[in-house]
Amino acid sequence: MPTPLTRARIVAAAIDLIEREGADAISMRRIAADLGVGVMSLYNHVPNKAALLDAVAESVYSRIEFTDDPSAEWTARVRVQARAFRQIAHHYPRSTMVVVSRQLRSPAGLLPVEHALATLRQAGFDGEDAVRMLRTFIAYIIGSLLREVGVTPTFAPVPGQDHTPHADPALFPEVHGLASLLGECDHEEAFEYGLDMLIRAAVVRLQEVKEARAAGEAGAGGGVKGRGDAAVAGSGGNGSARG
Amino acid sequence: MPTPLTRARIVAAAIDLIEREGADAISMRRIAADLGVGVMSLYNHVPNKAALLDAVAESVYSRIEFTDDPSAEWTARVRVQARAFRQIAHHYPRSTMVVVSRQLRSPAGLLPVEHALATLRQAGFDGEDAVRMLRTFIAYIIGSLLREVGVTPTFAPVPGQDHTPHADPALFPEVHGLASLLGECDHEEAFEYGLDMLIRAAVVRLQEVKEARAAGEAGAGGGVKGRGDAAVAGSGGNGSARG
DNA sequence: AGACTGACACGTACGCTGTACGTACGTCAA
DNA sequence: TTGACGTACGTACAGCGTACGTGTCAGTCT
Repeated sequence: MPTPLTRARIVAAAIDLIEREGADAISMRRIAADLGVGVMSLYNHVPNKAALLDAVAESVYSRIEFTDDPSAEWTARVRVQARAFRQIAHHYPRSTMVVVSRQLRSPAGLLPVEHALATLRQAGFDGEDAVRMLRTFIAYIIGSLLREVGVTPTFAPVPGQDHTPHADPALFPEVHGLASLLGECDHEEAFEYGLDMLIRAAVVRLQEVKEARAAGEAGAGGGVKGRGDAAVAGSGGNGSARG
Repeated sequence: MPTPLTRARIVAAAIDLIEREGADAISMRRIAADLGVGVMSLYNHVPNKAALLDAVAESVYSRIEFTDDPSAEWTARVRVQARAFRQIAHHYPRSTMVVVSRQLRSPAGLLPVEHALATLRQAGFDGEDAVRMLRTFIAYIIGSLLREVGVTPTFAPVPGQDHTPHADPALFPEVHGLASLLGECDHEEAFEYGLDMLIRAAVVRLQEVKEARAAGEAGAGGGVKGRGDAAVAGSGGNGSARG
C-alpha cells in the first residue's frame, strides 16, 4: 500500500464519488472499492457512515473561499460573502444536498460566521441584529442552494427537460399567464435578486437603528420578542469593542 | 381485509411512520407491517420508494392552509401566506425534511404559487418581479424550515442539549462575544425577523417600480440587474409595519 | 532477545434494505 | 364456462451498514 488510508483520503474519495455518481450512489463498499481497500478498513478512521457524511459536509463547507476586502462598503462585503457561500453549489453541486441536509457543528463552520458577524458589526449593527440578520441571510442562501441543486442536480443544463408548468387557466390564471417565467430560472439572476432585496432591507434597518440611537438612549433592551419594528436602540453597555 | 389498500392509505401510513420514528426509519417493510399487509402489495399502488416519498412530500405540502383575506393589505397577506407555509414544520416536523429535500412538480404545489402570485400582482408588481420575489420568499422559507428541523428534528425542546458554540476568543472574537445569542434560537422570532426584512424590501421595491412607472414609460422593466445599493428611501413607506 | 501492546487492514457474517418475479385468488366480460 | 385482469402475497436476490474476530506489523518495555 503506497499511501496509507486516512480519514482525509476517505472523505476525498467520498466527495469524488458523490460528484461522479450522485449522493444516492454512495456506500461504504463503493468508497472502499474506489480506494482499493477492504470495507471494514474505513471504520478504523470513521466511526460510521453518518459521521463520514458529516465530514463530507464539513470538508465541502470549509472550502468556501472568502476574499474579504475590509476597505469595501459593508454592503459589498456582505454580497461577496453570500456569493462565496453559493459557490460551493457550483464546485460541488451534488455534494451540496449533503451539506444542506445535515447541520454541522464544528469549527469549520465558524469561520464564515465570524466573518459575517464582524462585517455586520462594523457596519453598525448591534449583536442581536447581527445574529438575526446573519440567520436571515443564511436561510435565504441555503434555500437558494436547495432549489438550484434540486432543479439541476448536476448543473448540466438538461436540454430536453421542460419545467414549464401547464396549468388550467381557469383555476390557475396567474400560473398560466406567467408559465414561461416560471418554467425557466436563471439561478444566478434569481439569487442576486433576492440578495439585493435582503441587502436593501439591511440598509434600511441600519439607518433605522442609527436614527434611534441618535434620538436618545431611552428605550433600551430592544425587545427581542417585541413587535415594535423601530426604536431598538440596543447597544448600550456592549463592551465588545470591535473596532 | 376491512379496508382495501390504497395509495392514500399508504401515504398516510408513511407520514405517520416518519413522524413517529423519523425519516431514516422509513422502509417499505415497516410501512407494510404498519398497514398489516405484505411488502409487495404496496407496489400495486406505488411504483417505488422514491415515488412514495414524492407522494409524501406532495401530501404534506397540500395540507398548507391558506386563510387569505383579499381585503387585507398585501403585505399582511404575504406575511400570512409565508407563515402558513412554515406551519407544516410544526404539524409535520420530521416530514418537513422529506418535503424540502425533493422538489415536487405537481398541481398540489401550484395552488400556493397561484395565491402568492395573485397577491403580488394585485399589489402592483409586474410578472417578472412577482415571480422573482416569490422565489426569494420561498428560498427564505425553505431555508428557515431546514434550520428549524435540523436543529430540533422533533420540535421537542431538548433540555440537556447546549448549542452554544465555544470558540477561541482570539480566533473568533465575534462568535465568542455573541455565543449566548448564537447558542439559542427562537425560531419563531428568527423567522419573523427575516420575513420582515423581505417584506420591507418588497415595499421599497414596489414604491420604486411605481415611481418608475409614473415617471414615464421609457425605461421599462426596471433595472433587474441594477446594482444600486443605497438610496432606498428608508423609513417611509412601510404602512403595514405590523401593529 | 523476547514479550507485550497497540494500530490497522481485512474477511466473514448478520440483519436489514428495495424490488423483480412468480403465484394465487378475487371479480367482471364475453 | 372461460378468459382476462387487478390485487395480495411469498420467495429470492443483490446490495447495504457494521459487529466481531483474526492476522500482520511497528514500537516499547523488561
